[in-house]
Amino acid sequence: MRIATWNINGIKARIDNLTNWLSNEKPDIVCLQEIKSVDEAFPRDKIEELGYHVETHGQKGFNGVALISAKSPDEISRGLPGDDDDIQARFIEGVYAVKGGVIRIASIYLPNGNPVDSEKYPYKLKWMARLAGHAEERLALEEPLILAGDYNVIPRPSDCHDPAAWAGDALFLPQTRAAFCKLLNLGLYDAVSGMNDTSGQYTFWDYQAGAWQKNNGIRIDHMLMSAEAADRIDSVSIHKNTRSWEKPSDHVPVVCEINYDWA
DNA sequence: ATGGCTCATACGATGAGA
Repeated sequence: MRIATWNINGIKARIDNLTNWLSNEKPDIVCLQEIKSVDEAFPRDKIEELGYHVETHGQKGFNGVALISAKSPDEISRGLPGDDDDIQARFIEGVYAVKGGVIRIASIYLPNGNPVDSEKYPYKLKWMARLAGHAEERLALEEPLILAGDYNVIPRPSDCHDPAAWAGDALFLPQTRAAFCKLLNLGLYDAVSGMNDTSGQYTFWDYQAGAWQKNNGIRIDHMLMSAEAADRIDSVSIHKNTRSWEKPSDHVPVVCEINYDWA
């Protein structure tokens, strides 16, 4: 089974890129972030034409996540538990029947958190604590679990081109990295860096200032997995070439080959 | 370079992103 995550940066602006990529790569399940669309306006027809099932959790203007799958999920839940007042659409979770059981997959768009002296940074840290609480609950199920998405966290200095430039940024502050470590310490496996030498490997390049041409990138799109899922990984790769396409997203897909088959 | 570009909203700036 091929499972992917991609911050698409606007589904309406990126639908042709996405359908081309789906046709070429034929992933089984794709976690999308930043669809920037309400559910009703999501161009689901063009994805369904390729034989996929679509589940969205959108909002007006920004944020928004989705799950695309070759087969329908058994269950879908929208929104990260833990704060009924949080209306930002940043989390959707699906359960899919596979041979021998189920696989549970969440598409995650973790808050950016900048500027750090605003209310946005405490919101980020609180969201990360809520995610840890939810992950702990799900890990207790002892299922294959994949939490994939745009974490807006640079885990280590080698995950960015210019660490000094990120020193005071919400993506790289010690507290942010500590909160990410806390997630891992629950027993989640960091599949991208675990399966690859990720030093200098990035998943995001800014549109500005020739960042792509200079390879001035950061690695902030991650796949965290329970042991049940991690035990079956064959490979994980970063689809860097999509960043050179016409009208690219500023993020590229991360793809995992995992030894599960549809039920 | 003091965020240099892009998206969505809505039809001209502005907020948001990282």
